[in-house]
Amino acid sequence: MEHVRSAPSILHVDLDAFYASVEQLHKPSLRGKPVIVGGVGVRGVVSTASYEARVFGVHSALATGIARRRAPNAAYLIPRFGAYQAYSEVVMGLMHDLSPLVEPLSLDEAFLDIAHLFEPEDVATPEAGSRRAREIAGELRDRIKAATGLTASVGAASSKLVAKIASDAEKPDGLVVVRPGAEQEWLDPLPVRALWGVGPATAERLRKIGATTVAELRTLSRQELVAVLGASYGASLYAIARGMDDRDVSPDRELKSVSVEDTFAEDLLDPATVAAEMDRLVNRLGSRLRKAGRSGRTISIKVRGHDFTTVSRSETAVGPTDDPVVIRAAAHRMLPGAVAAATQAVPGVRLLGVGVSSLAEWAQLDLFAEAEAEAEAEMLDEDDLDPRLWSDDGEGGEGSEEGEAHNAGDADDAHNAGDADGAAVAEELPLDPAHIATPVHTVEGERSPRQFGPLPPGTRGAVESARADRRFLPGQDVEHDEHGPGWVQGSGLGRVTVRFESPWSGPGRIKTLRAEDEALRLVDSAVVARDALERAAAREAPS
DNA sequence: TCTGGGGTCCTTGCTCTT
DNA sequence: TCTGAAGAGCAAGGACCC
Repeated sequence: MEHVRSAPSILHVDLDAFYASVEQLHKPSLRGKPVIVGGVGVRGVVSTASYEARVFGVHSALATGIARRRAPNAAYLIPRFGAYQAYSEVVMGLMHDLSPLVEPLSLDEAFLDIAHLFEPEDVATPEAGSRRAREIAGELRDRIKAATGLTASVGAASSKLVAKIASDAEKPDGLVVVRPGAEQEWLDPLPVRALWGVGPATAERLRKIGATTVAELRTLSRQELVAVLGASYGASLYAIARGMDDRDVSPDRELKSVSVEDTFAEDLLDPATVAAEMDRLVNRLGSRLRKAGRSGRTISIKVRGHDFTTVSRSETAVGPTDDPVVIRAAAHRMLPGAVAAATQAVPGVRLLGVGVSSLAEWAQLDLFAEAEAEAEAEMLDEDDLDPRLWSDDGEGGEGSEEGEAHNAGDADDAHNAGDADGAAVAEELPLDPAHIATPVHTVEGERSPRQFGPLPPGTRGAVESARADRRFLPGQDVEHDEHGPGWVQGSGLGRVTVRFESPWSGPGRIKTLRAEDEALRLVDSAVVARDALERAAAREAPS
């Protein structure tokens, strides 16, 4: 057994059911109840399920449709990234108080190097080291709980690999310290799936050669693993199975690529709509790149067909760009071929994506390429409405019945137009055609600046289209002049059901209001979260 | 009513350059 | 001048993570 450190001085901190836990904190009536955060649309998937919901067999990445069948009485909420970001910043801040070496993996997870907090006597024996690690980790957990109300599971070990697995071992609210020297003994009984990087495909291949546990994996030679998994992965799995991992905690990991994608509530069949959606994505990507101050040389697009056939195409330019005109021209050069390949068997585009990689920190001014791209973009403006361009064999188009969802003439509204209906805890609302949903204020700041971590599951499109349609989505924060703060429990035509309660109140009452009620407005979830966190800090301060 | 969105890393096959 | 080997760079796809 090899291990570089003599003390368990790497912590892996993981907030339990993070999104769902923040929702339960903010919505007192949901505490202790099954809560599912994710895409609420027809093609949504679960992002996070509270532990109460997991009892029903609901877990992340499960299709929301299946989740609704398994847990019909759970609350289904869209993610409020502004709020999660605010909580994440507080937790990351507490970790930085402890160590300058914090490596965030996502909003709710980070590695922490605490070696500098060990005195010589703490590393004299494995037992003393373990005691000290437990002490530090315990204190951090207490601080997180006091500052945010959230529970964190922490693993402490002599390597990142083992610390990560340890934090998962006693979730939720767990603290597992793996004594230096005992790593192998601790890893051996675990299923291979517990190892970082072993997913369903690898687990199946390993099963076929007789390894379902780490101990069994360790009986395989490096050559056998290389033969089955390839040189790089085979060798690294050979090392991982032996707990060999000397990676440092690295606080500044560089961003390698930026991309955006959307899955549509209904497949796109009309080439003009596909082109328009691609333009919309390119604009989104451009603004993300500019905000991040990055540009990239390689432009990639992704097309997923109705049958899930996924095709990607990429082009690498001489210099980096963040210019939507340049990106758009490249995307449109690749799009017809990619669409043809993805829809060969079954027509219909289910998902479109565009991204850049080979990032640089600035955009090289390439006037020549830009002029060329602009000229091409102009041509596309005229051409991309012609369905004949969309068939590789020139037979023309995949049909054009599609587009009912695209009636508004604004591509932004076109996707995920499906079911935005509410949390299952809401009462059934009578449909009243006289009360068509109308304008409420736009919500700002729902989208976090994402340097890392998961993104809104099948929801971004739904949120955007809801904003444009002035509809309410379950989970959104609202404020009413008369009734005060609350959140959307569900909505029907022209009506919205709100539960009036706040993170600092007791469980509140439900009221059904008219959607056009002037006194009702959406509130930025980040503001609500910061308010809740400040109140928690104020409560802590005197003691 | 099955399967989101943003990432990273790896493998394979191909082309180009030296 | 031709040819082959090796390596770099690119393109496409797959697996995995949260």
